[in-house]
Amino acid sequence: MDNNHDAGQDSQKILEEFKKICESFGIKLTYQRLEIYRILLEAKDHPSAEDIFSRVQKKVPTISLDTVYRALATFEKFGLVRKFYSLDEKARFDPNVFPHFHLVCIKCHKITDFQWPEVEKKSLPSVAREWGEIKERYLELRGVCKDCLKK
Amino acid sequence: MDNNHDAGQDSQKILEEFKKICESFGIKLTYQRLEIYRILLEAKDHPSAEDIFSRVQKKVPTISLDTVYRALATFEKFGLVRKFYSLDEKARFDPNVFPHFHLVCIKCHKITDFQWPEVEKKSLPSVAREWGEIKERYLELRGVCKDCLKK
DNA sequence: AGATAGTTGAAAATTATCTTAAGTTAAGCT
DNA sequence: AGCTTAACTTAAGATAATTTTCAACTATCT
Repeated sequence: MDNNHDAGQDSQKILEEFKKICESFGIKLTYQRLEIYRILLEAKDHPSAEDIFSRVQKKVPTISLDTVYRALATFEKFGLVRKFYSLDEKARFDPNVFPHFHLVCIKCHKITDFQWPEVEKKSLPSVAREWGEIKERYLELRGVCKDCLKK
Repeated sequence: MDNNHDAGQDSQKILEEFKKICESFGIKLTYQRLEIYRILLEAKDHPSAEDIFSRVQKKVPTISLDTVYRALATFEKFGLVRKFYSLDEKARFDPNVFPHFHLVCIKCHKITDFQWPEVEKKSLPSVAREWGEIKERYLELRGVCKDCLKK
């Protein structure tokens, strides 16, 4: 009961938030985009387009994979999501657009967010400053996660 | 003249080195592998499989792209090269297997090696230590390189 | 030199992603 | 509330990166 109620509240909040965002950017608010965005916000595992597609399909059975790709591209264009590549050729999508880094398991490919303020803020080495204008620090710590260590 | 002579010496060295490596790992030494490896050692730009293919083709016109893919996979398996993904779904290959980081231009996608010992050696944050066993630090500084800034 | 296991090249299969074309819908206007 | 229009969605097919299959070949060991 409580869960349902909370879920309802969350959905409402998400919908409102999303509407605002779409309005402010002039993105047309469609059912499929809303559901894709909702799935993304819920996802904590940095899903691929295919992952997102199969999750959204449960809610919107007629949706096509192309729509997912297009919606994600649109979201990325407006800074609503971050697209990145890690250990394989599949793009991953991250609804967390604030600076943060990733812990990547080389066994199960699970990706977890983490912060490392010292690296985030450390002043750049001179080679980097001379190379050009740095806009972003992309850091992955790769290894074997606890779950996979147990096996 | 001098250049030719030096190139000859280099090739000789590379060949000897590569032979040793192949022997020690039990990799069969073929002409195509040798040329692929040579191109890789010469390359400073983190080429894709396709890039490597078109360079090797000049020397070995009958080589196929599949062979390049297979050779690179073999090299990677034995730790002779590093495979990684950056801004797009194309794998890049790096003959430098020692710890180092990358400067990545978001305009021209050029990738340059650099060192940042302070980050390389800094002790991991506790979240990371609790997450599992970290094996590698993968860092990219992304921005616009000097050449692209001029345009 | 001959056997054998690993390697190559060609072609086709797979996987990820994008494009095109035609019908559909959200958003603004009335 | 209905009309218009540009943007959106779907389906199908196109493209790009990578992998697999299989028959022919070759490096290495004997």
